[in-house]
Order: sequence, then C-alpha cells, then structure tokens
Amino acid sequence: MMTSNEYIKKALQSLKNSPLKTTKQRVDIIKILFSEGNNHFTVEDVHNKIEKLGLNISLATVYNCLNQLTENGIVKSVKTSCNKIYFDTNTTSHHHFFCKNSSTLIDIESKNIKISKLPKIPNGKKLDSIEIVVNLTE
Amino acid sequence: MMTSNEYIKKALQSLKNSPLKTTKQRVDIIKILFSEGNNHFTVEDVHNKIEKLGLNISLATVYNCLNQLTENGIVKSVKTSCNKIYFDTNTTSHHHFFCKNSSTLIDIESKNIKISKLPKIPNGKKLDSIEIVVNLTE
DNA sequence: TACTAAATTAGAATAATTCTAATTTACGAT
DNA sequence: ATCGTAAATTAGAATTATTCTAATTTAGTA
Ligand SMILES: [Mn+2]
Ligand SMILES: [Mn+2]
Ligand SMILES: [Zn+2]
Ligand SMILES: [Zn+2]
Repeated sequence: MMTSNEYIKKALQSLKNSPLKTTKQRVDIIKILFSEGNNHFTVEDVHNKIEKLGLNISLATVYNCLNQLTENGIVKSVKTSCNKIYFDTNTTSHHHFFCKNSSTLIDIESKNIKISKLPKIPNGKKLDSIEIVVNLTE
Repeated sequence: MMTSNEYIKKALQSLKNSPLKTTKQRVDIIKILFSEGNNHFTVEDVHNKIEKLGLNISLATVYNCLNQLTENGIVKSVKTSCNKIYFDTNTTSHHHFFCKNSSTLIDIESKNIKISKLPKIPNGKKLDSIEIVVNLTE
C-alpha cells in the first residue's frame, strides 16, 4: 500500500517523464488528485478544492491540465451514466461501481470481475477495451 | 424475426397502452425509430430523418418524445463514451459494442456475454444494473 | 361540440466543455 | 544569469447537448 506522498511523487515523476512542462498549476493539481491515493474527480471537484486551498487556477487550465494528464497516461477518464467526465488516478485496467444516488465511483479491480464469454468482434474492427459499470442504488 | 411493420405496430400498441396520448408527432417518431427493427439513435439522428421526410417536428418535441418513450419503456437510453445519449429500440436487458471511430452501437445479446465473477456489492447499496460496453476501433 | 389536461412549440436558459487570442512562463541555448 | 521561443495559462466567448418557459394547439372524453 503506497502512502499518499508516494502517489504524489510517482505522478510528479510521470509528469517529468512526459513531454509536458512542470508548471506550478500542474503540480498543484497533481497534489490534489493524488493526495488521497486512488480517487475519482470531476473537473468541478478539482476546481472546488483549488478554491478551498486559495490557489488561483482558472477553470480553463483545470480542463487543459486534466485532459493532458489523461493524454499522457497520468490519469484516466471515465464516462458514467451521469453527464460529467470523471478523472481517475487509477490508470490500470479496471472497472467500476457507480452509485446513481451519490454519483460516486468505486473501483473494481480487474481480478474481482470475470467475463467468461464474449461474442466475436464484428468484421473489420478490433477490440479496444471493455468497460463494465455496475450501477448501484442506495 | 419480426418485420419492420411488426416492430412499428408493436411500439404503437405500447404507446396506446401507456398513459401518453397518441399524437401525430409521436407516431411519426415511432415509425422512424422502429422502421429498421432494432436500432440506436441520437436525438440528432431522429431530427435529421424528420427533416429529410419533410415532417415538421420541433427539436424540443423530439427530446420530449424520446424521454417520455424511455420513461414508458418503449425505448431505452444508452450512455456511451461519446457525449450524446443514444435511444435504443431494444428494451430487453443487453449490452453493446461501441465503435469509437464511427460512433455506432451494436447490440450484444445477454446470452452472448457472461460474467462469472462479481465483487460483493458495497454495504448499504443494492445492485441496479450492469452495463458492459465493448469498445472497438476500426 | 365543448372542455380540459396534455402536448407542442420557439426560443431562452443551463451545464459541461472547448475555443480564442492575448499574456505569461518554463526551460534549453547562449 | 539572460534570452528566445514554444508551451502554458488565462478570461471570457463560443459551442454542444439538453432542459426549461410560457404561450398555443390538440387529443380524447363527456
Ligand atoms: Mn463528484
Ligand atoms: Mn448517430
Ligand atoms: Zn477507477
Ligand atoms: Zn442496444
């Protein structure tokens, strides 16, 4: 089990290894994202934390930053049956519980879910990924 | 295998059995939706067909109608990794291929996919539904 | 035929996200 | 250390999908 500081350090190292420049805004956002280990955030969530911390980062930068962290494999984006994009600090292949009442995502590790039968992929296409969402209610 | 006319008749009958009034607009939209048997439509798709047919149905009505058909179990809504809602004439429990290049949905019948292992549902919540999307590329 | 709740409509409003174009910054080269 | 430049940030406008509003029309019933 990694500590939150280890998560942050690892993500900051990935940022350094990426073609992205290490800006104050990106470092602050990474610290927010990874400070609780694996987690799921909307842009709104991140922007709220930024305001609470008294940091001044514009909404456009939050969008830019999260999209570029996604493009560079530092976070992952998850679409749910609600209309916002979630950003996921867990970049491994995994699945989710989604609670419709509280709009929260909970990780399901790949090893804890198993698909034992799949239809054949339509001609001319190839498999990209499988996303399983287990919707919950309270 | 049902003919498209049979699909349309069945859906119009469901409309009659629902608390919704049978209006010209709803009948036209149902004919568009079910004219090719099982299919998936965005609001834009339906509105384009309406314009092509020279029908005059406002966009607000297309939204109202599709939402009410969904609420009354005549169609089903599907969220994908693209940002539009898809409406599905197949109201049975089933899953989907989603081609990211062409933004098209293809049904996967429940019997052709099998989950043999699921983690336990978090305390205090109950299972609502499982949605599997098999993302494809071309 | 008349009544009334429901449906339709055009356009305004909203929500999430992306774009624009001006300013600022990171960082490699001097 | 300073400079030059491509990249990043920013505020605000624009866009996209969808919902809301409130006036008008219609379906189905009495
Ligand atoms: Mn949230
Ligand atoms: Mn479409
Ligand atoms: Zn996750
Ligand atoms: Zn379907």
